[in-house]
Amino acid sequence: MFQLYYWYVQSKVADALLVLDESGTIYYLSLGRWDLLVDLAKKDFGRKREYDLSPGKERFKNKMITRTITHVKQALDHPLKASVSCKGLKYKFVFGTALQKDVWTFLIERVGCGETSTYSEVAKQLGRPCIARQVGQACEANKIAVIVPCHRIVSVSGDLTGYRWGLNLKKYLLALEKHADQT
DNA sequence: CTTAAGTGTCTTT
DNA sequence: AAAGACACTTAAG
Repeated sequence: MFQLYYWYVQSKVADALLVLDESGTIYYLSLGRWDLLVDLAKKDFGRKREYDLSPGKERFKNKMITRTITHVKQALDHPLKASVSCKGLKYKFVFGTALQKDVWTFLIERVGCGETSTYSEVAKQLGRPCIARQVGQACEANKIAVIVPCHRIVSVSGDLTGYRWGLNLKKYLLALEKHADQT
């Protein structure tokens, strides 16, 4: 049984529920209302027998946990700095299929701040030109908001076809990052 | 602009 | 094992 803690992080962009372990590795980052997020996280992790999810307490805080929380808060306060502050940030995918994990890893490693890509382009880069739709599925299934930059993936026509945490937030994040890129 | 068809994966029965 | 859903894309009215 592996112990995980959840913390509530407030920021300008959105309020978030962050799940991490005692080494500061991120498992989950969801946006929205606190009460709803906790229920959702409990439900998600409840299906995983190997993890125990408990509320984060001040007395549990160590250096690595504090560091990750600070960086996540910074990333949410200033998404423009996300790609910088996320460097060296550890994360782990405990949900999702092999393909979905491949997509998420690709997004983190290859789609930087200020950039956008398309579902079909990501598919192509993964060597599977015909799985654009599955790339969309992977984005929808993503459990680590903002850190896995699903918001940077748009349709080939440039439309913002969907965002798990609200299209307005996607639009807002992209505008913020684009603006930041010019400085 | 709207439909329709092709597409591969994932979820639900 | 099968059906239906899907944050896709392209082509054709």
